[in-house]
Amino acid sequence: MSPRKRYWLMKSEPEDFSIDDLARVGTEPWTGVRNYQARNFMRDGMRVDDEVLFYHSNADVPGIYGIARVASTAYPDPTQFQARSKYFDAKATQETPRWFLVDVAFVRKLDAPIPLSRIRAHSAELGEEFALIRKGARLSVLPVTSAQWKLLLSLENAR
DNA sequence: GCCAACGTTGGC
DNA sequence: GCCAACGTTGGC
Repeated sequence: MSPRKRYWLMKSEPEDFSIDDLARVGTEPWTGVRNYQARNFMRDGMRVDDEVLFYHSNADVPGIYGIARVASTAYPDPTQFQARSKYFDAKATQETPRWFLVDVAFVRKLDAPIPLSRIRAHSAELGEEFALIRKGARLSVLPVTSAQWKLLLSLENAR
């Protein structure tokens, strides 16, 4: 019996890697996460075929722009070993990698993005602990419950 | 560009 | 182990 699918939200800056970039390449290794909590969600929580809300931070309109899918189990982020990468980590070794990632596959782009402002308007239903809207939360990979997932996607075509 | 909030680092 | 300093995130 296969375990129930889980839901996530993953942030990216459109200047860095956008939903259109993901649509173009199809599948992308989610490099560059350097936060332990976010790493743990990818390494310990994610399973192939989990669904992902693709969020643009530092965008003209921050919000959810598309849907993606977890396309691999976790493996070491290769950029931690690359001395010339901005994600290089001198304390990571091949034997004991510090940073892990998953591959993320494009599913679809939303008809219209769901702006953060509209998401905030539903904070009561989403719950105050929802890490996306919790004050000061900066997690770039975070879990979404199935109820939150349903609610968020119901906002896709809201006015 | 500003800055609040938070995580990490490193001296002690 | 404490905590000040620093760097980063990310909305506005």
